[in-house]
Amino acid sequence: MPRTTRQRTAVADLLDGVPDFHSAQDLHRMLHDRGERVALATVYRTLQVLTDLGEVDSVRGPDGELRYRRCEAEAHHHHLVCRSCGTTVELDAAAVEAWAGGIARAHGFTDVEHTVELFGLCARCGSRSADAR
Amino acid sequence: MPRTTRQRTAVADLLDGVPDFHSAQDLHRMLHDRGERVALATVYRTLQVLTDLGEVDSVRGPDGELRYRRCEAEAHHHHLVCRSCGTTVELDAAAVEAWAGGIARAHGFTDVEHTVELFGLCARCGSRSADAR
DNA sequence: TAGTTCATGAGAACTATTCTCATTACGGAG
DNA sequence: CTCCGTAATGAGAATAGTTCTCATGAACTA
Ligand SMILES: [Mn+2]
Ligand SMILES: [Mn+2]
Ligand SMILES: [Zn+2]
Ligand SMILES: [Zn+2]
Repeated sequence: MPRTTRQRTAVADLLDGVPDFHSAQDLHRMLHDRGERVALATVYRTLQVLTDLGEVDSVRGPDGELRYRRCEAEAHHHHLVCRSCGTTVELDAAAVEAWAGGIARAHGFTDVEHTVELFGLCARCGSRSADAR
Repeated sequence: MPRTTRQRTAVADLLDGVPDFHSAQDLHRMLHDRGERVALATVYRTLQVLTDLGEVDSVRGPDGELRYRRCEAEAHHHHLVCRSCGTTVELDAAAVEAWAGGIARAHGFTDVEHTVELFGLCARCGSRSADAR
């Protein structure tokens, strides 16, 4: 159903080459810097399509804006993100899945979804800020 | 340092009487319906003050807007929220805390924060939607 | 290759939130 | 109790992310 266009290819290719989460506006800027002319609205639309297809993950940053990333894992997973440099680790959270399911059941809830995201300073950024002191 | 004003009292009292998460705009509307004249900007400012004081919790909904609630628990905790009626359960997530700490350490991350929120259908809403079928 | 339909671009529109700044009113000092 | 300094408020403008509108362009299909 989705049609293959120059713009969609450009967005998909960009995401393939970028390891961290980025906002739609960031990605639009990166495309522009690469000389790719894609309208901002098209970037938004494409990200939505890719998200619906499950090809990209989206996470809301603390400021509330959505950030997108092409993840390795196909299946459901969570993230550990460096809030300084953006380095991202994909997490398999079996322990948390079990906990969430049990808690929901215990309270009579059904059809449960969850959000679990970890933010911190990666080893490199952590040591750098320690140096700065 | 924070000054006690009619407006702040109104917002705080409202939160005391409302059990679920609500957006700033919702709360503003509720105040208006109660005959309390408080400017929207003041509702926002007051919620920020109360949040900073740790007297209210804020969580970002799926649509990205912040929702506020006065919680029972003083300490750090998470929530299980009915996405139909808003009923909220406060969760003590010791198991998840341990998991998050261990994962972060294992990846060399420091200064880690996390978001963990569960959304589903409460017992009542779940059975109602089953009936509808 | 021609026609149908989906996708795009440009900018307007929307929404949540924050900011500006003139005015009001806590709350401590006297 | 009254006066003052200063924090808080109100009204609307300003911001910022995201979505929508609609005329135009480009994929696919027969
Ligand atoms: Mn999970
Ligand atoms: Mn926790
Ligand atoms: Zn880092
Ligand atoms: Zn419910």
